[in-house]
Amino acid sequence: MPELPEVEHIRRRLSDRIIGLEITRVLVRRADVIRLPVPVKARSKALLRNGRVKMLHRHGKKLALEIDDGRVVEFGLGMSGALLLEQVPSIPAATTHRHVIWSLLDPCGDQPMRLVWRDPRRFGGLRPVDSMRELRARFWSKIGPDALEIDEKTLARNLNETKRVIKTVLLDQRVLAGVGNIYADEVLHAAGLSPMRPADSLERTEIKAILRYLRRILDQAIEDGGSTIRDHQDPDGLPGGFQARHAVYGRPGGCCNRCGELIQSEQLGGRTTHWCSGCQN
DNA sequence: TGACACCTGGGT
DNA sequence: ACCCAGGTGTCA
Repeated sequence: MPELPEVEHIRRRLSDRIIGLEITRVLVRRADVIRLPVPVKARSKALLRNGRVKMLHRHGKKLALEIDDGRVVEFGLGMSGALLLEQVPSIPAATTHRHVIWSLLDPCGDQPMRLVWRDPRRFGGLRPVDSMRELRARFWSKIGPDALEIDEKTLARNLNETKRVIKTVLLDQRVLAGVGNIYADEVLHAAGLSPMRPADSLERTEIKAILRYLRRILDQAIEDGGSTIRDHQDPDGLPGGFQARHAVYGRPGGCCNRCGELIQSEQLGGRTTHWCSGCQN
């Protein structure tokens, strides 16, 4: 489900609401969503029980929750993962697939809350680690620079060293982290580049265009709370709004807002790809 | 580097 | 009944 803008929106929303709260209980209802082996005995500690929420981090599509003593849980949202924040008591909108539930309390002890990891398809997962340092060294260093931070030189180097088509390369998290199927298609349309172009054929000015629109589109999408095609919802259960601004994604057969040609849709490297044959070269 | 697998659910 | 979905890991 979520690409960089959805994850960043979730990070901001959660940061506003749970920093400083204490985690008093952790309930694991499906242990197999934990993606690092943790002995049952150590599980609730690894999942941050008795910690105070210090900070939320993001790299690409990964989200991490850090508590005061340094312990961290990383969340990979996969296709359908969601972090929901609920008052206690309340009647949850979604009652199924709630795999992990954290009980949160503010320092005054009033207003109890619940943070819920929900993931119907279970492509996502949780990774408990001892520190941000460990998370960065063992995991985040294996994927590329964050899409909002990558510089032109690095992007150019990463693109020019492969013959694969640009659409596929933008989805490769080792090249840059955070772009998925929606934003790859949107960025290529904005930049006027065909998704089938071999990455190593791109001129410097074309790479500059990719970078410019990458930043512009991701920023705009974050502002709009991300795109909700079907599942994406933020911690308050709210959908994003950026789907209303999609130029190509999800609009096959529609007409291009720039040149009026029909928008095409075809499988490319196993993913449905949307583009305009009139103005993307 | 691509095909397939992993899951559930919604739309046709 | 079948196809499709915002992701990613493994296999030949």
